[in-house]
Amino acid sequence: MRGGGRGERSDGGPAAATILHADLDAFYASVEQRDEPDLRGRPVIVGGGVVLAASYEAKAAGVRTAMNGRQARALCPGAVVVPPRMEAYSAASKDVFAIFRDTTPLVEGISVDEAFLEVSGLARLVGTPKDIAARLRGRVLAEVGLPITVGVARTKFLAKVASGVAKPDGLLVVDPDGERDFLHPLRVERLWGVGRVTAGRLHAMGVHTVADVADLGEPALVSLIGRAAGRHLHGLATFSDPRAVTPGVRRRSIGSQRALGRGRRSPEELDTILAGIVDRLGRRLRDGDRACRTVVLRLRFDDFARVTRSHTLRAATTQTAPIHGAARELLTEAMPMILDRGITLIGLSLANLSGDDREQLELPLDAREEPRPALAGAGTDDTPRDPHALDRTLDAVRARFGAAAVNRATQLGRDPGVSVPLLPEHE
DNA sequence: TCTGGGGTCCTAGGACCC
DNA sequence: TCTGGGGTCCTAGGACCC
Repeated sequence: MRGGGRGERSDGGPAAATILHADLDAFYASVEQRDEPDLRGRPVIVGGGVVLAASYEAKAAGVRTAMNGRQARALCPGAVVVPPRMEAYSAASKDVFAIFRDTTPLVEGISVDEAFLEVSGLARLVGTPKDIAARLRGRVLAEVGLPITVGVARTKFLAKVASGVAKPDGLLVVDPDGERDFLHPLRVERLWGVGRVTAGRLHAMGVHTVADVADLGEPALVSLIGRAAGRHLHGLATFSDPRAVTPGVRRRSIGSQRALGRGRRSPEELDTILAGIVDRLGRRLRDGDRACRTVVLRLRFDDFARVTRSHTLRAATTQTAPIHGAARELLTEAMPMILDRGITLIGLSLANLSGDDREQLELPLDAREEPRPALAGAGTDDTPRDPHALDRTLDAVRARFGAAAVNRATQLGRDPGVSVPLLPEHE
């Protein structure tokens, strides 16, 4: 374990850091090394045509995620290339998240291999945040067999940066007193939300470190990269990150796509591929007990330019047929463009999912996953109100009538019992 | 570096309503 | 009729993240 780092204070400090960012190291590749002892200590690449994950041994040779497979093998000829085993990864993810939730109920998953844990309430009971983080790392290694890095800090952003700095297989605590010394010398690329384009713009202004961002000031940042991003970035650089750890965030969209390579595709072929994608998405939609209203067709052309075309249905649906209908119509409209420019990717997203409002995200997991009746009893004079019924009711209303109806309904009166029983049966 | 698959959030303009 | 302000919704595109 690498404790240490400039931000740390061994005595835990007076105002203890409270948020953990836990991040599994080279997740897919680590699962492969765990399950196949011959792979341990050797460079491992998961994925064939493109690198989905690389072990740290492969990363040392310059292999990166999303790199094309041929190039990766050229950089690291000794690497073992294995096909992905998604079921194994999602099982491992489940095991790790169970340990997260056993540590604290306040777990916010970011992806299969990453989560925030709010542990401020635990300090007096179980020890310092550093103790909690160390125990978490120990449990994940002992019980699931995977290395995990944990960053600990007062805010989400600082915790995330801390884990990034501590990787791999590390633990780094940023004490509140040490935030400036820790953060300000780092390069702007470390800031969440700074990618290639934004980094380029910042560099052009002579902004290279986080300290430079803080010095530049919010108005200049806003004019450079836009209002939201500018404010956000300036906030991060000046240690203000009020975002709370929010358990149980629901997906706002689901999507599926297929890369097609360079060959020409006939309209009939595209139609078949699209039908397959629609079918898969429809299944996922129903498995997740969600309904969608907006269908988004994504296309990528021979020159890698991308466009999207979308259509919003009159009512939310869980059925494949209306989704397929909308998708085909979008594809037909785009066909001249496709024939003209050549297509290399086709994808579909389903957005405007029912029940994606943030307010209801704090529901406990079991309440969210309960099958929703079409009309949730929201309580009347003689039946007690189920605390979660309102959310389910609003889901049903939203699915049937759209978000606007919910807005109107909640404006009309806070008592859902008045309007809800008048709704027709959900189709 | 010639490029996979799954997501999130923001911006901006137009339509439409009051 | 020649003209305001505010709000929501839809569409398209872009940047970013893992």
